[in-house]
Amino acid sequence: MRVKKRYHHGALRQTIVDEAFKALERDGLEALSLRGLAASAGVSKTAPYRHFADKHGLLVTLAAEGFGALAGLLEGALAGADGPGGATAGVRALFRAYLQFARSRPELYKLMFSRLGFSLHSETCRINSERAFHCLVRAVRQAQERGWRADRETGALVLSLWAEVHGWAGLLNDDLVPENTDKNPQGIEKAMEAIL
Amino acid sequence: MRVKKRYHHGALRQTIVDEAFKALERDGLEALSLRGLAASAGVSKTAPYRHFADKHGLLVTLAAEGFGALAGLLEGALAGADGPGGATAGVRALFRAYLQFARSRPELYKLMFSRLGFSLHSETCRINSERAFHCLVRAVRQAQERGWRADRETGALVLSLWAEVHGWAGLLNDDLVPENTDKNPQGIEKAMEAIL
DNA sequence: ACCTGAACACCGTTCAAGT
DNA sequence: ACCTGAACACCGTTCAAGT
Repeated sequence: MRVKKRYHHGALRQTIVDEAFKALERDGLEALSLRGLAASAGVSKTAPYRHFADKHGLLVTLAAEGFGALAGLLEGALAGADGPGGATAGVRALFRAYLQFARSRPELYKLMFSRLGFSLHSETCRINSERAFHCLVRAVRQAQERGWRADRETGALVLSLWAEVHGWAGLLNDDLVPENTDKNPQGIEKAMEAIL
Repeated sequence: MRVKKRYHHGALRQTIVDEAFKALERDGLEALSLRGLAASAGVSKTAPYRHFADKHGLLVTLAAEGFGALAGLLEGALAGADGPGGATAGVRALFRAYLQFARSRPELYKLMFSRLGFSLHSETCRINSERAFHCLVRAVRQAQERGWRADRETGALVLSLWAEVHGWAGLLNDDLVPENTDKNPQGIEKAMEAIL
């Protein structure tokens, strides 16, 4: 069916965001261009500027949605692991979900953490990333209540664990994990256990 | 003193590399451009192509030198920590040196680990990064010989620890560590100790 | 309110030509 | 062997103008 080409697109902002998420994983963060997205949407190169202040504005929008998706996954993982199953069950469920997100959307993950300082000025970006961060805090507290490293400061543990998963995400996404390593979820979990 | 402008620069390759390291930390990785470097060297925009296949080739050269510098620092740190001082003295000395490097040259560090998959095709890049990696292996083995997590697989420990420092480097360089955290070397070491 | 077109100041890269 | 200049195909961004 053919659609008559209108002067006004109608839902350009959403079209650009959707197209951006696709282009991100298809062509990589570095290749993402406002002009390219405009062309994909069938609109002039300058039309996006009606909806985003600049390219940076679009990236912040993508990062905010990314943190929202991550927070949702982490909250779900934590809710599904509130039974007994060991002191660190919650932390481990979080690790699994976090790494699964990072590996399934590597370019979005990279975007979220490249120059994040910049995007924390965005309300929704800050709120969503704090939601994700808070999951880890809850999981660590729970583990400590169950006797895991109960003598340690919670904040220090949270940061160390966050660095650990964030580091793993980076190593995996950049293909830095040696070839002979088991890169399946179980294998990575086992490697991480060495430190937990 | 004025230097007569010659047609041949004489040491263009080295000049470009030197200028690139300066421009990297001054203006950031994203702003680094071959044309800009050529202009800084007082040479035409296409002259660099006599010395580097393309921009990528220059980036690999920078990454290779970066890994060489990192490996040197780590080897020095390890050599200076071979006394007694606890089972994990070597590992901790490595962490300190690694984070100091990452924080003193954040943009170079980012370059080294962004798309590293690409640069591992370079011999010197691979060799130097393996030198650095090998320091960690030695430190972990030493710690295990002294009783630290002796029952764990060395490879798993090494990867987990690497992820940990690499993660901290990312969090620190992206200003993601909460404001109320002690970001001095001692404070970070204390936070990491929670997990060691 | 939303989009276009021309224009400006940048990029990386190729290639024939100059020294 | 090393460098230049013109040329091509891209960028982000501004701004006056069109619907």
